[in-house]
Amino acid sequence: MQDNSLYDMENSLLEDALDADPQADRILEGLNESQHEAVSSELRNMLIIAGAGTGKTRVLVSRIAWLIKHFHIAPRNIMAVTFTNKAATEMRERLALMVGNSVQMSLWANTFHSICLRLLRAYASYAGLIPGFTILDTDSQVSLVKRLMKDMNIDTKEFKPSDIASNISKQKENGIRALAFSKMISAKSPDYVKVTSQVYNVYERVCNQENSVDFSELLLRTVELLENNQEIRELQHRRFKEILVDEFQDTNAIQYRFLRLIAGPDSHVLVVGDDDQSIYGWRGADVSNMRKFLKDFSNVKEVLLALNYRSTQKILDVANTIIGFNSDRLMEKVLKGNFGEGEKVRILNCANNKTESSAVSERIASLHESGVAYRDIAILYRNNYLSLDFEQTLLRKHIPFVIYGGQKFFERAEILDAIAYMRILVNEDDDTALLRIINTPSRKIGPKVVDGLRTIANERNCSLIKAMRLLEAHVHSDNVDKTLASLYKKVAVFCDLLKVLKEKKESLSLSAFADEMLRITGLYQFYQEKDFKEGKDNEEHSRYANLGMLISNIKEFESNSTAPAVSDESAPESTADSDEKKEEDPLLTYLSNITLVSTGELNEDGETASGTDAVNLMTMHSSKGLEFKYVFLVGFEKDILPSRMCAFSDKSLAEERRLAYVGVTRAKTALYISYSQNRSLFGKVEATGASSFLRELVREYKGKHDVPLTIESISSASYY
DNA sequence: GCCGCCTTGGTTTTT
DNA sequence: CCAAGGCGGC
Repeated sequence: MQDNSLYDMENSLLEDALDADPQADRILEGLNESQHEAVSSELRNMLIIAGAGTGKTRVLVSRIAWLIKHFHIAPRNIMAVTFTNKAATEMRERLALMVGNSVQMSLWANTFHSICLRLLRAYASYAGLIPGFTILDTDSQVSLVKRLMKDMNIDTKEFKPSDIASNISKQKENGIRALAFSKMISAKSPDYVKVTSQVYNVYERVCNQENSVDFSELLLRTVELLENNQEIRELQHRRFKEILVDEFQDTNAIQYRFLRLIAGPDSHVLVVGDDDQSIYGWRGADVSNMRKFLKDFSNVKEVLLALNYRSTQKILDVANTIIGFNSDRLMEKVLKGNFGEGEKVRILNCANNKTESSAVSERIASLHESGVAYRDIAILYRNNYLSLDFEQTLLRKHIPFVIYGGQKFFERAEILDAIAYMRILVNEDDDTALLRIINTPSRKIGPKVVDGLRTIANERNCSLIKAMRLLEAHVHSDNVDKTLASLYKKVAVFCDLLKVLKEKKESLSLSAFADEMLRITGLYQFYQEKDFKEGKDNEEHSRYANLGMLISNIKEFESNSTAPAVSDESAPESTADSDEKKEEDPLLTYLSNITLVSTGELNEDGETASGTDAVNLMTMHSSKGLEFKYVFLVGFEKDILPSRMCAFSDKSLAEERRLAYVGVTRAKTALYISYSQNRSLFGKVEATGASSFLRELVREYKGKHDVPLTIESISSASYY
């Protein structure tokens, strides 16, 4: 603060000259001292360490508003990066409230992945991609890996394709290409590493051939594009002057590398994060990026937000104690509350999982009787399967509830089938999509026919669609080969179908085309019959109904994108500097959108469900960023909370503890922590008991005054 | 090529 | 206990 008075002076002169927006100062109203310091700081690199519930998003949004209103930074010179779409949407919404709707047109507030996608679409050919490349979702990635492994005669039982696929992704997330990875392999490497390397080599080549990129490829490609192309890199440096990153503790190696590359010598980067809430280490998130940031970026100002606006002090005391057992924290934060002492945290020691779910439901019922809305209550657990007992008990007591998580709409088989048809229309080389639906619904194109086709494609080094075309041409020539003719006869139905689909795509609107597509491919009928056979035809989420919801979703997308300025159109400096893509194919835009913006559950209108008054059930992972007045942390048990799987290393134990901390800090008014002495799991009853985190917590308060918690025992006789 | 039985395995989740 | 995928029989 002191040593930057010069900057301050410069800035205030600038401000005077430009007639500072009188509204600018209102942005700072109601901020506490450290929030104020962060928001109104001079232009520079910043690391904001924001404890749970300390107004992180508010600071981020206010800072952006301050950049625009006070420093007169053009929205197009700002990039705000989030980890999830949910966070990106929230940020845009809150920003719109503060600085108006028009800003988000030119301001990039998006996930790492969609930002990289935009850059790759704008500079596709520079990145070695053909415009119109498709994105492989996880499902497609695994099926591609599986196909390659079978081709390579690798036992897919010994080495699970999903493991190999995620190993490949892990390498990409560390910026390691197939060639580099193979050089790291030695004879001593474990078999699965060797297999990963072998498959990675082929996988990389085939992805290029099929003109498709998986999720981690989006990042890696962009990083390579920026590294190898000075002109494009400097173009971005000129554009992105102020870069802000949310949930920085969740960034992985390749995302960090991207940040370093996208920030120019006179750009500023502001990152917000909480090392104590880093719970995604198992999928590559690297908390040490926070430390690296201080080292790699110049003159970083650190701001600590520790004043909590969410919970009572007793809840915060428990949270502070739990996280206090972690060593190696970036900074020891002690959360300080704003809302008084509150009730003691109640620990429920239950005889078994049935008494636990009964006790919790009972308390929810009495809370509701005393006037608490169901939507203000949450049940949080470590593992998804723990929700089962609570679902049953709540159902029996007629307490409404919603479960978050579970199968995602865009991961359902019927939706993926529909998407695969769309993908091959956008990208003919996408064999992975083609192989998914060439015989779905059944067209009597079995493995033998497919193999025949693949042989031709391999010989000619071309896609399967191309191979079919060659076959067709051959059949119409002289000297027709008999086996080829019979092969063509088998696939002709599909060839013709593709032709019809192509015509329809050109002549119809996107949603009309999609509806027509589902009809003529037979997917509607196929899934309607399947639903009927399995007696699911009247279910709310029957597969047939889901296909209908897909159409609603496309219609919604259509009506959003007919608005004048489509957000995706604005590639950086695209009009001046990029020769790619004039008008984007709406189908391609839609596909990119749903693969990257995979919405959770959709209701009949194709929008995410909310608004009903119901108790919230979810994992502690998915509760991050949320808050509830009443929180029940259930199954707080040995072998569940420090998960049995990762209790081996200190590192993962610390992460499990952070997960407990995240759970505790969701509660505003009251917190209950429950555990069972016995739990029936996968059919058999096991003796469990309190989590070690609970033991160390209770031990800490032994013999002390002002203990913020109480323990109640609930015997099996209490409920039945 | 399809249906059904049987084996097998079952943290966390986003893009 | 339950869901999904593989394989064998028709």
